[in-house]
Amino acid sequence: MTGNDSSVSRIDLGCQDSCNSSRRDLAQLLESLAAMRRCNRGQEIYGQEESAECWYSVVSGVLRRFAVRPDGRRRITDFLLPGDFFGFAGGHQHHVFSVEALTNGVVACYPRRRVEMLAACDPQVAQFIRQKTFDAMDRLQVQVRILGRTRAPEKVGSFLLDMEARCARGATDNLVLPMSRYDIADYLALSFETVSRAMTDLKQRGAIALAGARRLTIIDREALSRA
Amino acid sequence: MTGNDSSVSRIDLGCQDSCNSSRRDLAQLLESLAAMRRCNRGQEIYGQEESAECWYSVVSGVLRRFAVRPDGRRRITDFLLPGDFFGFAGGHQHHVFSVEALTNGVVACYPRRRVEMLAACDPQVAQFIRQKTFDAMDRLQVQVRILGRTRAPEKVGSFLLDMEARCARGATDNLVLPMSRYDIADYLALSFETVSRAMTDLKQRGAIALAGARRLTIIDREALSRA
DNA sequence: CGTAGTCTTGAGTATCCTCAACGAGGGTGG
DNA sequence: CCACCCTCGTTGAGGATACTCAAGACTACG
Repeated sequence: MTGNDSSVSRIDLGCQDSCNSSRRDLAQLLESLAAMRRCNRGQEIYGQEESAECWYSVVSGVLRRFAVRPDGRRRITDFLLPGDFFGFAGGHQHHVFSVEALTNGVVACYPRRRVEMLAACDPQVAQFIRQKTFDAMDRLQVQVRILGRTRAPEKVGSFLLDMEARCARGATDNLVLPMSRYDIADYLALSFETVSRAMTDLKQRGAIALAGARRLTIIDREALSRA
Repeated sequence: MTGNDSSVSRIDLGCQDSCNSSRRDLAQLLESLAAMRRCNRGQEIYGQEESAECWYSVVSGVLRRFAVRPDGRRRITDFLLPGDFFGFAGGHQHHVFSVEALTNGVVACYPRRRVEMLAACDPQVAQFIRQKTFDAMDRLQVQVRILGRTRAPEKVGSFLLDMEARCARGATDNLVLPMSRYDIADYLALSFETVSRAMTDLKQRGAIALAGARRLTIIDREALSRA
């Protein structure tokens, strides 16, 4: 399951642009605890029911967090982008979800016990962890908000707006989706055909422009949120 | 908006049965910071866009957390039961949701800054806050899992299972829903008629027994989760 | 150039939403 | 005490939406 990992040190912690100096210090402090792990497309970071020994953050690449239901359907509960922390396992001893890489990338692994000990000594670390937990909560609330939409174009539209906000790197409105229609469907609780149809629907209404299946430009934000 | 509140002190903190001695100490420590607030059915605890000065916990009663969308539809994002903490507002200065009382009850209000200062000094308090945050995350993940179901009886069924797990007090399988069909509908992103139909559907299939609209007995857990 | 994975589109069916009527239960006031 | 009103809940009919099954196009890659 662990595959061909390789521990790499001295890699930046993935809080690139939004770092002030004190957070950079924190990053270095945490980095000293982290084991860097390279992961390839399709590779599993951890599996359902595995024991929760580490917290993680995405250094580069994109991951998906999901559970496989008894009926075999896969439910994606989060897409993880660079800077995102994950692997918090509330009261549970084991993970409830699996995490896999959508693209090649690097993940930082922080031994949970040592981070908690560090947090017990250093309030700034504790505050940092708390903030990252809140960020993870925000992502869940966004998903609840999106899943709460009733019609498919609404769901896809607000999903695209969220991905644009989270991916926002380049100056243009150009957005490259790192995941397939299947992944989006499993995230939105729709069939992949419906996702595809909603996408062309939004295109025909002039809300987005598609350049290939994955590359798109958001034209009318209002229309996307109203969709 | 604040209505006829009344500060009451020396009220138990709402972590009744699951308390070991160290947690009871923590509860007393936090209680010294808390302002107790009595709230009546329908009363607002805090509103959307209000500044986030406090964290809260439910001492008694049941609350709903929700947002009202631009189109006027109400989306419920959480039902809050005794022992639940809420009011965490990630990076935001203001609340994203409103919270209202479904029944008469008492809520504990903790000044956010003072709790954070306390957490900075006392690792146990920090751990306690962290745990309560994880609990809130768990509730969100449960909602994501439920909203991820495709058919209405599935949604209602898993919702009932979750409510049973969270309400579990009495020895019997008897469950009294504190919320209306409208509330359940706004939580599950269904119309209230569909919720009603799903309920009778589950009854006719022998998964539950209804004694009035709100009082029900869960007969077949398997059927509810498969529904 | 073939193959596998991804994506689009069509047709028919199942599910849910909307509109509507009606019933049950709990207050209130005459 | 009873009529009345209001909220909540159930049920039905018709239309809108999404799912399933199916065929075919596009892309990446060996």
